[in-house]
Amino acid sequence: MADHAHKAHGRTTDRRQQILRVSAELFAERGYAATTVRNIAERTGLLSGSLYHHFDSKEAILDEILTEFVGGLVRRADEALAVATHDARAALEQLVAVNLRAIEDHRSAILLLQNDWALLRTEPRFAHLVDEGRHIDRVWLSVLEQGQAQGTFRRDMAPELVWRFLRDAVWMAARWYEPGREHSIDGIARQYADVVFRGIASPAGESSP
Amino acid sequence: MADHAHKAHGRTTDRRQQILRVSAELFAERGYAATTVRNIAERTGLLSGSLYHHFDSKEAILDEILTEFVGGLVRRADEALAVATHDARAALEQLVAVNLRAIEDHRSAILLLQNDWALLRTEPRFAHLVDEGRHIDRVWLSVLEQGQAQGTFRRDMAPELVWRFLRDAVWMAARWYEPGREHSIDGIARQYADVVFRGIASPAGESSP
DNA sequence: GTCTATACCTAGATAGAC
DNA sequence: GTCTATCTAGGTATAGAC
Repeated sequence: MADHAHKAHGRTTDRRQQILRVSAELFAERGYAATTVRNIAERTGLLSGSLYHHFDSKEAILDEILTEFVGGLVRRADEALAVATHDARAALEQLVAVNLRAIEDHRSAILLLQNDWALLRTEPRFAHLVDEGRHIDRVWLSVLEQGQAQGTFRRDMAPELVWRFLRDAVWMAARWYEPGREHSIDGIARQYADVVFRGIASPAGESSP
Repeated sequence: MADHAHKAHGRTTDRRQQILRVSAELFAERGYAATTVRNIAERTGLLSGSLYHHFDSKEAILDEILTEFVGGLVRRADEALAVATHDARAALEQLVAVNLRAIEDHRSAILLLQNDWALLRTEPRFAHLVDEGRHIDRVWLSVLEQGQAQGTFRRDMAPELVWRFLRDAVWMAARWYEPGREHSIDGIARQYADVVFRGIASPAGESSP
């Protein structure tokens, strides 16, 4: 492991990480196409040519940012899915929490993904993102369907619509959420879950098929 | 009215409209920055130079698309607001419906607005969009608050969160909705409203303060 | 690992013939 | 109203000195 110039003793890769962080911020702020390699270099404290010592191209930077982030999302979605077999409601709460917490840790990546999705979805290089996205979608759906099968969620709700409804609302929170603000991530998660659960939970009794 | 080359007898402005339509599509597909004036010209069936007979710049095209669309949104939001004084629930339904219907008629403009919002919000030329957006936000909030005051909506829900929740979910539907598909616009509207109403409606009795 | 210098290309935009 | 031709600025990326 460790492809080439990675961690010799302490941290040779500081610059790489710094470039990735700065790039993610800029891509999120202005969009990928509107961000120039000179912008990236400037905010990193370099000249544009120096970037190419660390990365092959501007696109390679984008690739590394997204691949790493989405990989983590998939892993945590699968963890939530495992919970669903015995407690669909807990699994759904976990999915919401996972996504909201990603806003704190990888806000730039989320915004970037949203803003430039139109481009990314068509580029062959980023086809894997589409696949991983679909995988996560199936996890949401599966959790909702298992909840119906278990009698936890109402049978007259359309899982594909409730899934999109929740996912979209959670995902969009990245656009307006700011750390030290009125509502905390957990506060938002609780309220969102609350609204939806009271909406899709079975009327009270009638458990099991 | 009619600034310069507008409607003489029949339709002198066909080309203008065509360019606006084509541009909106392309901007929505790839983003504003990644779309070139040559792309626009090609799909219109012109050469790039010819565009400048109809518009001053690429930015002017963008401006006209957005200004027109957002103006319409504001108007219809205000109409919904008028309903809220005597029926908050109906007003909320109307807000949802207005936004979902915009997906059918102006899908490109919505996607464009979402994808390039990061850019638009900072450009002085588009500052009015930020203002109009805030205006619409206040309408949503006002409807929810009036609903609480009327006893239609629960007092323990946070209007700012429910507002964002609903608005974001509705807004994002533009990303996946396709006309001749499984769910119609009205079907989506009904389901969304259903989930949220059962979530935020008062427990049954206890009307009025 | 970074800088200097620069190649090469494509972008938005213009001028004037038709 | 459209095309031909072209300008200029700025984009990504490279080569080689330091």
